[in-house]
Parts: sequence; C-alpha cells; structure tokens
Amino acid sequence: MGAMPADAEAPGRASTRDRILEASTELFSRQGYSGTGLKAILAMSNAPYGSLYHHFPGGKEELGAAAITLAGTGYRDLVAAIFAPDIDVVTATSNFAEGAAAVLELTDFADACPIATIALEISSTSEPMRRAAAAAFESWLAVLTDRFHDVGIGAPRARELAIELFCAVEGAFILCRATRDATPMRTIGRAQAASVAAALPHRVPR
Amino acid sequence: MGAMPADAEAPGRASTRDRILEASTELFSRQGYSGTGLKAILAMSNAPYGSLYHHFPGGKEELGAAAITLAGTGYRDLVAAIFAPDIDVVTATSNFAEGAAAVLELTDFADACPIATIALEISSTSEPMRRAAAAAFESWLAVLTDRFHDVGIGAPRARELAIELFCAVEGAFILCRATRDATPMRTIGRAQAASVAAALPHRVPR
DNA sequence: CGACGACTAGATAGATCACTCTACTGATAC
DNA sequence: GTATCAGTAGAGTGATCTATCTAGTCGTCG
Repeated sequence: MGAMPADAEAPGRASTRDRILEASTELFSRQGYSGTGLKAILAMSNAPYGSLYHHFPGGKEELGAAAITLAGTGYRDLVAAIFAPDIDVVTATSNFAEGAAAVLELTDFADACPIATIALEISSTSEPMRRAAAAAFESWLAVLTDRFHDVGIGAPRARELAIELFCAVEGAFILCRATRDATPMRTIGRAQAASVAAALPHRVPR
Repeated sequence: MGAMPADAEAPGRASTRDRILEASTELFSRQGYSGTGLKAILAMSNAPYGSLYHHFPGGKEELGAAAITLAGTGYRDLVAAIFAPDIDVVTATSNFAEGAAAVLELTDFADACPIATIALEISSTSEPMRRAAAAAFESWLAVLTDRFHDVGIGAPRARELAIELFCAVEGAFILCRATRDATPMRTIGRAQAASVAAALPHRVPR
C-alpha cells in the first residue's frame, strides 16, 4: 500500500508540504493572492516546483484554498482560546480586540486577519477558494455563537452578536492597516464589549 | 502657454483619462490591484498604452492611487446623500446597510466597498496607495462624524460611532461576499441603528 | 536484489506582466 | 507657414508568471 513517510511527525523539521502551506498563508495574507508568486512561496519554504505540484496537483488555486483552510483553523483555535470557558465573555471580547490591536502595532500593521485579504480578492473569481474562506469564517462564528449561547444568551441573539463582533473586528483591521493606527480596533473593542454585556441575561447580584 | 484641450468637458464622450480611471476603479475593486493587468484596463477604456503613461507617468501605482481617490470621493458623496440633513440619522443608518445589502444581492455579491480590497492588498507594500486609501476612509468618517455631531452627539462619541459603523459595514462586506449571503449586512444594520439611537441626546417628547 | 511509489529537484515552455519607445495627429501660438 | 505641445497609437522589451516535463533520490516491500 505504498510507503508510509517516516517523517510525518518528524520533530526537527516540518514536512515539505507543511512548510509550503505555512509560507503560503503568511505570504498570501500579507501580499494577497495575486500579488504572491509561487516562486516566492517556494523560496520561503525551501522547496522545488516538483514538490509543490506533487502535493497540490490543482496548482495555485488548490494551494490557496488549503492555505485559507489552514489559516482558518489556526485562527479559530486562537478565538477559542481567548473565549475559553473559564473567562467571562465580556473580558474575552475586550481581550480579543486589545490583542488584535497589539499585534497590529507589533508587526507594523502587517499581521491582521490572515484570510480577509484573499477572501475579498477571490470571492468573485474562484469558487473553491471562496468556499474555503466561507467555511473558515463560519467556523469562527460557530465558536463565538456557542460561547455566547453557553453564558445564557438565546441562540438567535448569540449568532447576531457573533456576526456583529466578527464584522467590527474585520472592518477595524481594514481601517487600522490603511491608517496605520490601532485606535479603531480599541474603539470597536469597547463597543462590542458593551454589546455583549448588554446581551447577557439578568445579572444576579452576587 | 500650450494648448487648452477643447474636449475637457466634451458632452458626448468622457475624456480618455476619465475612462481609464473609471475602468481602473471598477476592475481594481472587483479583482484587486495585482489581479488586474493594465491591458484589461486599457481594453475596457478603449485606450492605448501611450495615453495611460501620458496621463499617469507614475505607472500602475499612480493609477491605483488615483483610482482609490476617485472611488473615495464617489463613495463619500453616496454616504453624504444617504445621511442627508433632512433624514434622521437612525433611518439613514438603516438605509445605508439595507442599500449595501441590496446592491450586493443585485450584483451577485461583486459590488461592495470599492476600496477595501485594494486597501488590504497594498497597505503593506505601497505607501502612496496606502495614503490614498487612508484619506478616502477618513473622508467618509468625517461625513458621518459631522452628521452625528449635528444631531447633538458629542464630538468624541460622534467619531466613535462613525468608526463603529464603518467597521461594521466593511466587515459585513467581507462576510457577505465570502458566504454569498447578505444577512450579516442586515444584522449589523439593525445593531448600528440601535447604537446610533442610543447615542442620541435625550429625546424631547414632542 | 529489483521494482515501485512517494517525494525532491530544477530546467523549460508559453503566456502575460509592467513598461518604454518611436511615430503620428491635430490644435494652438506666433 | 512653422514650431510647439498635448494627446493618441501600438509595436517591442525584458522580466516574471504559472505550469509542465524529465530525471533523480530514498525507503519499503516482494
């Protein structure tokens, strides 16, 4: 049944496929899909053309979709960690925005949403990639919706809140990067934290 | 002192420069900056290379910045029309989101924010274009801030509201295009209208 | 061993990219 | 008339793009 690669879980070095994928997510999210050439990805991941087309026979489009999916699960895990069950949701909402603002400042406004740029670029031109982006976004919304529901917010309202938070953060990424100023992210952080607090069921005094 | 072109305001046909610029804004906003070739722009605007480099000696980058600026003033005027002085701001906020949702649906989710895609693409790679995008966004925020201030909302809060509305709409554009569903735009429309209503000064009963 | 498949390696092709170049047109200025 | 200049026109250039193609490496299995 063929060879089972021994380095699937090699400790020292990530597999070629993984290195290509990681370089893709980074370059795509920073320079966009069309703006990133395969050569740049190959150079960053120290891989030849042959490997790329071996692992991704569908070429750049398949690679793009895979990169979106990888970035999607990565960011979903981050959101899940910030909105962990033992942290109250209002604080988590504040922490989320403050974390995003801090990362923007630390990376010279380069690292924002790893998918948004590609999503806007390709959502009218590539169905596979568009679908991958939609699935990634939905997975984030599901994490948020579940968490809001767990703290007693009704299901429909929980999803609305998740959508509102998502949109506010994504929009803030755009504005912050263009103006090179993280203030908007902190502004919407306060607003969203207030929204979440207001949606919480009747506060029990002690 | 040189010739003054007689067709500067030709009634029948837009000038070559304008046609190039209009084609650029349309193609850039739909396919992104890197994803749009100069040939496509020239073909759509029925212009030769010579004209492009005559009017935009800076090449594609200058053209991109000019397209951003043009789209920016166009959208600013649209926002100003929706938030006209004789329309109450809560209704205007609802109308804004509903209008955006309707356009998305009518254009098969192709026409969203004319700048967002390019802004994300180039804000880490081209200073002139980044600056043009920032100026465009700021001009929209100024329109909203002024309007909110005019109805009695304090200046700092007025700007915060403008930022919150901007971010919500931009984020919704991303989510709606990726999922091909205008629901999120309507969701944030309701939320933002409520925010604006809550920020209004004490309602005087008749 | 020898065959096989997974994977690596990079030269190469053909298209397309942004851009430059020279030539041409037509109107104005003197 | 003639010089000047804005603007039009498109062939051509070198670089870069995605993708293909052949060849080689390495570990496993029969």
